[in-house]
Amino acid sequence: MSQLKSQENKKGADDTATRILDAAEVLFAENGFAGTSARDITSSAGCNVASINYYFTGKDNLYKQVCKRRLNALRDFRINSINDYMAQSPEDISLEGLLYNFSRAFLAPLIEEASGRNVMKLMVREMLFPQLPANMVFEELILPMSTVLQDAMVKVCPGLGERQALWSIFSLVGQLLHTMHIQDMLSSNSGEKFSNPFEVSSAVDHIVAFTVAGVEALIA
Amino acid sequence: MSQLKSQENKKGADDTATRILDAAEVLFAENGFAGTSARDITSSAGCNVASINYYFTGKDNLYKQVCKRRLNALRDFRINSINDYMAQSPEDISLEGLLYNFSRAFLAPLIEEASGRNVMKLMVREMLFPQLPANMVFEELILPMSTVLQDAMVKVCPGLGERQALWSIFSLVGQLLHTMHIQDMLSSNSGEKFSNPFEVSSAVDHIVAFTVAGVEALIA
DNA sequence: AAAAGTATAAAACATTTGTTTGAAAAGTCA
DNA sequence: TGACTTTTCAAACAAATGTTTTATACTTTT
Repeated sequence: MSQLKSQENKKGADDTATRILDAAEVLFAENGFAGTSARDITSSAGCNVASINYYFTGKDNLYKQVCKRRLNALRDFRINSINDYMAQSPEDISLEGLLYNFSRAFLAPLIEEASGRNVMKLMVREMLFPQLPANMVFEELILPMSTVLQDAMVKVCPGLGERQALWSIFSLVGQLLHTMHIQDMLSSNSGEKFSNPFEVSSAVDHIVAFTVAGVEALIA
Repeated sequence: MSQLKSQENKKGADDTATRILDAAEVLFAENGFAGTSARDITSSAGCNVASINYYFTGKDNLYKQVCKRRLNALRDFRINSINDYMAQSPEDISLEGLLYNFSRAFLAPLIEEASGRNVMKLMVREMLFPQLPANMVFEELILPMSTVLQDAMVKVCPGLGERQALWSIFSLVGQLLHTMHIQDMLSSNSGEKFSNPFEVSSAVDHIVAFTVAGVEALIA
């Protein structure tokens, strides 16, 4: 019994260190690094202020760990998703299918979990206004993900150059992120200023169709 | 002589209040609201800490004024740019011309001034992670701008529905912003991980061609 | 030139910040 | 049980925060 509890506490969800990570993720995503105090985090996590320096060496490292925890999982999920799609028999592969599959994987955190929005917010924040040295989000997420998708697109699209593929990826990801942000705004603004029906899946449909046409125009 | 200097000081560039606004704009864009201290601002502006509370009532209001100063100018410039284009004789108007014209206007701060990047960063920051109540950027920039462009697109593109036009605008703006961000990353990352040649004007060429194809696919 | 008004600055204000300390509590293992 | 480690917490720390005060310089007006 006590051994079981011990094992649970090592990795369990109510482990203090994990509770701090979870609380910090929400607050960092919402209010940024400088906008979140150590006491905000620990009071939200239900523990003492000193715990941040006990489990993590300080606020800076805590932020780093919060980012790292999600970065690898996000990257692997997206890359695996691309590779899985490309592993199909060739006649089942198409540009539209590839981009649709990738877009769903890209937005998966938003679609699946409720906490997914925090993860996305945190990543976008760290991408646009990096707090960490060495541009972790770029090196460990954007660059490897783009490279894999670039190769896949070139394979699927005969006649599409590498640079054209890369720019098309920027176009696609730009649309996905921006649509996400607009949706976020609309949901916080109660008034439906734009005729609202803004669902994730229909947005993906639009963006993929839009992008396929754009890519094909590059080849022609 | 003293009268001349007085007039200069009322609106001149080395007016203390203006110097504070300028310094605050750079620092807020770079480090965010919470990440910028009052002393950071005043030491950068070359004046005393108390000046923030003398000219503006406090840090909060200063931030508000920093945003307001650019918001209206940005919105008017973009909207006027659209209206100017649409005021041409009909045979000179095309979808490609409209989108190209808009894209150049959208990125104008980046293209023209060196300080333009700060303005863009500040706006993006306030759009994604608003500090101000009432979502100023959305209400006073995105919404009016989108509405005007939406009307223009529907006029230029027979058969394009209003909602399709709006989604196309999101696609276009998403690409413009994301390209800007990627470029910003590449310029800060010394290593040229992506084969670099990433110039604003060629990026706009790609994005406009890409978007025109996307829009035409919606109509067909 | 004297008076009135405006602008600047140094110092002090009370809070809040991240981090450290030292001791008490809980858990582990002989 | 009793020694040992790990975890938790209240309290204290110096440094930094936004803001206010008070006095001094500068400008304008009379």
